[in-house]
Amino acid sequence: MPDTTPDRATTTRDRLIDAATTVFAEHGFRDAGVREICRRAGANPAAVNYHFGSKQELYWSVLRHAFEKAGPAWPMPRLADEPTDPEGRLREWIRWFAERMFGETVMSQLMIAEMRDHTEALDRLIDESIRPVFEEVSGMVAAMTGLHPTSRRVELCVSSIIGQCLFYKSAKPLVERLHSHHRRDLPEIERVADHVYRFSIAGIRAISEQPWDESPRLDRASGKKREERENDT
Amino acid sequence: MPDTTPDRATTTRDRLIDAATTVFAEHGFRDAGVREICRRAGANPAAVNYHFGSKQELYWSVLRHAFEKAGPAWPMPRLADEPTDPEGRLREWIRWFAERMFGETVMSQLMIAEMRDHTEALDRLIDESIRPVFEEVSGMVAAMTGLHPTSRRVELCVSSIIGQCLFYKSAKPLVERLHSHHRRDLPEIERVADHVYRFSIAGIRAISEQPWDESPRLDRASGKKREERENDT
DNA sequence: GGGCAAGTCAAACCTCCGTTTGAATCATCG
DNA sequence: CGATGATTCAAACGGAGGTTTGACTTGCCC
Repeated sequence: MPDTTPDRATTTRDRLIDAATTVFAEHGFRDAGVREICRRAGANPAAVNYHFGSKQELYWSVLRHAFEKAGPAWPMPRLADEPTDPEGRLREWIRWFAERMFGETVMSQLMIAEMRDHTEALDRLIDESIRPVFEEVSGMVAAMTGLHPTSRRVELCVSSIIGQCLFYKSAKPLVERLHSHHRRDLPEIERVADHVYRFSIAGIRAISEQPWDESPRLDRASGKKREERENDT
Repeated sequence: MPDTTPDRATTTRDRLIDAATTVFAEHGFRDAGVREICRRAGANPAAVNYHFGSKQELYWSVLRHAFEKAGPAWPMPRLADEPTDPEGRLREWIRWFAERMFGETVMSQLMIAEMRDHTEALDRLIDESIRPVFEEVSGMVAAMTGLHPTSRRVELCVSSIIGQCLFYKSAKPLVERLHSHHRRDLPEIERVADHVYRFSIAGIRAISEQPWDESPRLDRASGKKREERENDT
C-alpha cells in the first residue's frame, strides 16, 4: 500500500517520476532508495529499471523534469521587468530568494542535495539554473555601483549577498539551535530578507566607494605557503 | 600494506583513531567505510569492533579526540585578548574564520560533514564548538553597536557575517565554477576576508542606526499559513 | 611450564540495495 | 479466438558494508 494516493489515472512512469522527485529531494541521490521510490509510486522495484534503465537514469529524468517545470513556474524577478531602481529590484530579489531558501521547494532541495553528493549532474545544474541567478544579481550590483558586472568587487558582493541567504538553508540545523526565537513563517522570512537587504545595501556602497586595488595583491605573495596543511585541528 | 606509514610505535587503537579521523573528515560518517579505515590503520576490520564496539562508537571517540585537540590548538581570537577596538577584533576574527573555511582543517571538515549527516553528535558539536564562536562574534557586534548581545538585530548581523564566510565552504563546488579567477592560496583568502570585513562593518553600522521594531512583527500574523507547502517547483 | 587474558586475524555472517530474471498479465490486432 | 508485444510482478542474484565468530598468537603471572 503506497503512502501517497498514487493517482491511478497517470502512468507508472509518471508516478515514478513524481515519487522519485520527492525522495531524491528529501534524501539526495545516494541515500534515496529505489525500493522506497517504488513503494511511494505503488510500483514494483523492477519498474525503475524497466522504464529508465537504472537509478542514475531515473535521477537524470527527475532533474530534467524539475528543470522544465521550474523554469516558468519559478519566475526570478529580473532587472528589466519593472522600471524601478536597482535597489528596489535587489530588495525584491532577496525576498524572492529568501522565500526559496526557507520554503522547502523541491527545486531548492534538489539543488542542495546535489551540491552535497555532486554527481555528474552538478555541472549542468549550475550552468542552467544557478549561473543565471548569479549573473542577474551581478547586474543589479553593477547597476548600483557603476562597476563592471564581471569585476572582482561585484563578484565578492554577490557572494556576500547569496551567502547570507544560503546560510539559513545550508546551516539550517545550526540556525534552528542557535537562534533564540526561530520561526520559518512568512513574516519571519520577510524579517530576515529585510535585514539582508539593508545589510547588503550598506555593504555594497562601502565596497564601491573604497578605492580598491582591483588586482589580487601580488605584493603579499612572499608569504610562505601555509596552504594545504592537512594535519591537526 | 597501509596507505600512510602506520606509526608502528603507537597502539592499534591510536592508529585507528588517526585513520578514522581522516576518513570521517573526508567522507562523513555515512560514507566512511570501516574497511578503508582499517586498511589505512594497517589493522583488521574486526579491530574496530574489538576496540570500540561499533563504527558509531568509533565516530564518537574521533569527535571527542578532535575536540580535545582542537580546543587549545585552535585559538579563536577573543575580544578581551588585546586592547584593540571591536572593529579590529572583528577583522582579526574574520580572517581567522576565513582561513579555517578555506583551509581543509580536519575539525572544520568534521563539522561540515556532521552538519550534512546530522547524527546524534550534532547537538554536542554545536554546544561545545560552534556556540562559543557565535557568542564571541555576538559580543563584538554588541560592543560595536551598543545593542544587547542577544538582541535580534545582533543575531541577524552575526548570521550575515558567518554566512558570508561559510558560503565559500558549503558552496565550494559552486564557487569554484562561478568565480572567474578562483584560487585558494593565502593572499586570496586575505582578499576575501578583507572584503567580508568591509562589507560587514558597513552592514552592521547600517543595521544599528536603523530605528527598528525589535519585536517580531505580530501585526502581520494575519497572513494565512503559506508555510510548509511541499508541492510544485 | 601451565594457565590466562589481551590482542590479532581470516573468514564467514547478515542485512540492505540496485539490478536481473522469467513467468504472468494485459492490450491490441489479424 | 490466438498471437504478439508491452507491462507488471515476485523472487532471486551479486555486491557492499558493518558485524560476529572462532582459532591463533603474544605477553604476563603463579
